[in-house]
Amino acid sequence: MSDHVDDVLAQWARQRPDLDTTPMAVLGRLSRLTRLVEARQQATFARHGLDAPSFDVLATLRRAEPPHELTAGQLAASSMVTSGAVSQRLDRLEVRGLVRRRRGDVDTRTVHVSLTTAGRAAVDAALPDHLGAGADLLDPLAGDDAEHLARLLRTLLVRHEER
Amino acid sequence: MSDHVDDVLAQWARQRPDLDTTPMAVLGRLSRLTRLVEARQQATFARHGLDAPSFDVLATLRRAEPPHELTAGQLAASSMVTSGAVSQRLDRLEVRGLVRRRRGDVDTRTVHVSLTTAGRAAVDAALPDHLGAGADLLDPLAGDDAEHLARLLRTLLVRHEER
DNA sequence: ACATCATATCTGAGCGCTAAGAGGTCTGGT
DNA sequence: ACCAGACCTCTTAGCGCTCAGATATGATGT
Repeated sequence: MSDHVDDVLAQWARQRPDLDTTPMAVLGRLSRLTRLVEARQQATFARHGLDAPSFDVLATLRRAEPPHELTAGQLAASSMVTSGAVSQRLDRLEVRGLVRRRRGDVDTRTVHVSLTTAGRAAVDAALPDHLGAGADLLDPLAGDDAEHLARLLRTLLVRHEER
Repeated sequence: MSDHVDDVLAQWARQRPDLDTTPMAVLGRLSRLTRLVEARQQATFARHGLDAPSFDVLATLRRAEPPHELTAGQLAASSMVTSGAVSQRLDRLEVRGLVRRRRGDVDTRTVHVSLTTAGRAAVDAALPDHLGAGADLLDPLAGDDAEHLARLLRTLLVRHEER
């Protein structure tokens, strides 16, 4: 069995044998696998009336200490999207009654975002399904290969998260 | 040193100790790492007047057998985007004179896309930079860890690309 | 006090994508 | 020859994102 990236590497070897395309063996698979994974996760979220950006915000709040409240800026830092994107995500969640925005009292520039009862219920309902789907996705990895994979990815992430 | 996912897992352990969040150790890192990698690649492409979707199309054509020609459908299948997205990518590339569209003669539904001289030059100019940046990204991996990582990702990809 | 600079969030234009469907063409069965 | 269904590409509305800038507030130095 071969995957798409095997084919790509074989094509490059034919057309540009002078190039060292080995980075693609990792990075090409990283990119494709992420797309496939995110498509599956989207399907899981949809079963609970959510989408990935919404779940991202709700889950970030859920795992914060009670009362499950963070500022918009903290949400942006955690989510790898811009503050503008967070504003728009919060607009959508607020309209649906899943989060609540509250203007900061000590620093009135900040906005404190917290889960409503409905928001907490939504994320708690989706979580087990999400984790179950994740376990299924990793099912092909035998033994301690999943841990091993996590460790290798972690090595790269640690490096690239230090700016 | 810890990465962002370490923090996330620790938070879940505090707020929902009943859940097994180990899938996130892999999938969370996969997602974050891909975003970081794609941001770097985007910067590389920009130095050559390209963006990721354009490079994707041009590189797919470049690694095809001479005369570096594929149908729009083949490009869509290779790229993990819809046929509509490919149509739009081709519009942009055609306007810039980097690809050429030709209506199929035996099957007039198909559109054959080929690299122009300028298109081939553009992708060949960007390629070494792209591969160099990729090698830098994987630099933290010592010994045969990169190969090992590629093998693990491949295991997952083979499974999920079936059907 | 005040000016200056930094910080926190929001706004809106523009971009590339998806989803759904339109238009045109091919294929196989009758 | 014809028709129904499959196929290929394009079109367009709507979505979430980024980028740039607007608005407002806080912090710092004099």
